[in-house]
Amino acid sequence: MANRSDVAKWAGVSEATVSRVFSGGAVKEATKRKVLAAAEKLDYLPNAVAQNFAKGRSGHIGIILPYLPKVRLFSVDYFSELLSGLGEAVREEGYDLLLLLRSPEEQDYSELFRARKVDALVILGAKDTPEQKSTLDALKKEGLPFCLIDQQFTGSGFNEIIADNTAGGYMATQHLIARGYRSIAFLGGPATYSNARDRLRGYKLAMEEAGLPIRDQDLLQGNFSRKSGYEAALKLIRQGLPDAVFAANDRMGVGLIQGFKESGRLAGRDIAVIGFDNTDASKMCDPALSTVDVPYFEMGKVAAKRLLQQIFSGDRLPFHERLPVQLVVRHSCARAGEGIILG
Amino acid sequence: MANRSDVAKWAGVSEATVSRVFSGGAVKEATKRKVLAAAEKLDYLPNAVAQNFAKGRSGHIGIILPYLPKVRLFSVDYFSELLSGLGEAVREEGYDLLLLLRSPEEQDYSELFRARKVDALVILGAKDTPEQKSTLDALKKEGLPFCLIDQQFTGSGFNEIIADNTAGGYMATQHLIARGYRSIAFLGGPATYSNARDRLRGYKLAMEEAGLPIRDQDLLQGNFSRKSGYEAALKLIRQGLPDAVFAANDRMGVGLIQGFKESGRLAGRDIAVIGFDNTDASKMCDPALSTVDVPYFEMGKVAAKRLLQQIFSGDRLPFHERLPVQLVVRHSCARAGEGIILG
DNA sequence: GTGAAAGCGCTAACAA
DNA sequence: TTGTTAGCGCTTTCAC
Repeated sequence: MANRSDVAKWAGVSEATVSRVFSGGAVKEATKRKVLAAAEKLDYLPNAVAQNFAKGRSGHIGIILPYLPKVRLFSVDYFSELLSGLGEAVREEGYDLLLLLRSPEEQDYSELFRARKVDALVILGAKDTPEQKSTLDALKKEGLPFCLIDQQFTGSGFNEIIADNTAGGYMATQHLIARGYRSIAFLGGPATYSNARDRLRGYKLAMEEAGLPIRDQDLLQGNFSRKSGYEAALKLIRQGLPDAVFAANDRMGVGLIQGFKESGRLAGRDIAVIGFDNTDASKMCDPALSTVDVPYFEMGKVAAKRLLQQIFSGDRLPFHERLPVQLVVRHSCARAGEGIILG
Repeated sequence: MANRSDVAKWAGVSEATVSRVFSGGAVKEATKRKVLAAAEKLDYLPNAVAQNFAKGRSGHIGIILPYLPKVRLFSVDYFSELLSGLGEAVREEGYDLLLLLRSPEEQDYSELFRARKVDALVILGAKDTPEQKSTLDALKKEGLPFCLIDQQFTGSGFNEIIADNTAGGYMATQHLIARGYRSIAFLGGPATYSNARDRLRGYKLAMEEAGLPIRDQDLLQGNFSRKSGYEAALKLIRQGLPDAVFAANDRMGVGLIQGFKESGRLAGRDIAVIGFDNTDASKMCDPALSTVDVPYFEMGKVAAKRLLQQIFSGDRLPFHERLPVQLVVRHSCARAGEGIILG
């Protein structure tokens, strides 16, 4: 494998010109062709490490991912679509994605910038806790660009790309109301996740708008796990079934369906259930779970684009984008004998 | 943020000594303490890009991931566990993971090495096709270290970390046989994946060993998708149900269960079903799907360790490790009224 | 155990 | 448009 000076010699130009060709500098068309031909022949590609080093950057967008134990927060679509979205956006700008697995104790993200491992950070699975908040506040104070995905720290001024969880919660609940259900329970997720809070808010909005009461027993607390959904089902059975339950995520929705079924109650017949996320599981369970689809691909793409913009421009104007979600109707929220529209 | 010469001045040593402290060179304990104190005070960390540049390496292990459309090949556990395993192993050696999303057309992996973006490659989701094979052959010929995960190219001499799919197929089938089933169908995956082929082989081994016949109609061809499982169920119903079906992955297993159910046949009562992978979906569906658990975390860890070893030592002795899998018994393969052991 | 200095392969600024 | 050259912040080698 040749180096740049070989190429320069071969093409009969200076090394600087070779560089210009590969980094989009101003070069005569003929020169460019000569250089590219030489590079092709000699099997030359610029050394990305040297390029980044000379440019004083890393060329990486870091992705903070919670390290094991099992990242039950995410669905496979979440991963593959979000990463694909991020990947597409960064590639267009010659950046790469650096995967950074971090346990909750390892929160010194600023270290990643100081060591020049990353030029910006996309943080997944962040919790709204005081520790997390102060970590991020420190990053922000230092002017280090980072972005949260589907997690809001209200009033923080952090960069955030979120799904319109409130609208999703509203749509889901409204759909149940439109089907004629009146007593509708809500199974929430941990309040440390803003999406859990927003989905609850959407639920409340729809209920209020419809003039439907929310009794204390209608508000159930889960932790986004299937198990907590299962247990919520048992609790609901003990206290008397509502017409419907809206679970703040699919995992709990599936748990609900399983819990109900074990006691002979069938979702989609005896009780309506709707989830959130449109994960694989929502199609796999029986009956198929109605849910709300979240545009992860798009969210990743936007997040990366905006971060790169901050890197290039040097500005740190906080961005905060909210992307629309979509209701997906399946059998779990049908009533007995009712014709339904499948999404 | 300070640089190395600041630290050197502050600690009263040469810059070379500062470097030695941070890269584990020979330094007196007292000197080391002085330097670390200075670095701490001045908030200094070595520039990783410069380090890698000077060392003539990238410091990255690349992970090739199939780019959208939806990576239905993988489960969420596959991702999170495999990546965690890889991440753990590389961190111990100061390496990082570079995520590389590539569509099937973008197969010029050697470019990644020439541009010094990676020092080694872990390739996920590779298919055993002539094109893929020749791409990888070229890499191997150039002495570029890469490793395949759960995919074998027989006789290629590629580095491969695989699950013992044959044993898994054997165990699953044997379990069905032990329960007294005699007519056992197999729903296979694409033959371009060696794990699909090996799972079939395990099935055949167990059937032969038990002296059970494999009729033509017992061998069904799927494509690892839920839909293909669903369609296989319909086909089986048309041609007359066997006692049991072993699906080469969970996704198809779930599809089978759904297909059977829609025609009033209940898995775990009217027919036994078993899958492979121990994905989330296997717990979510109804009845819960028996399956075979694959040690992805461990596979990732081993793959990374072995690759790093090749990088450091410079040797290219091919490695080829096969990790054990485990049967997970759930309701889908029980017979009516039969007590089962849950895994 | 420590210091001095060359060099890694680029970019960027300046000169031509 | 092109060539020249001084860095970028490390590692490495060679003295001491």
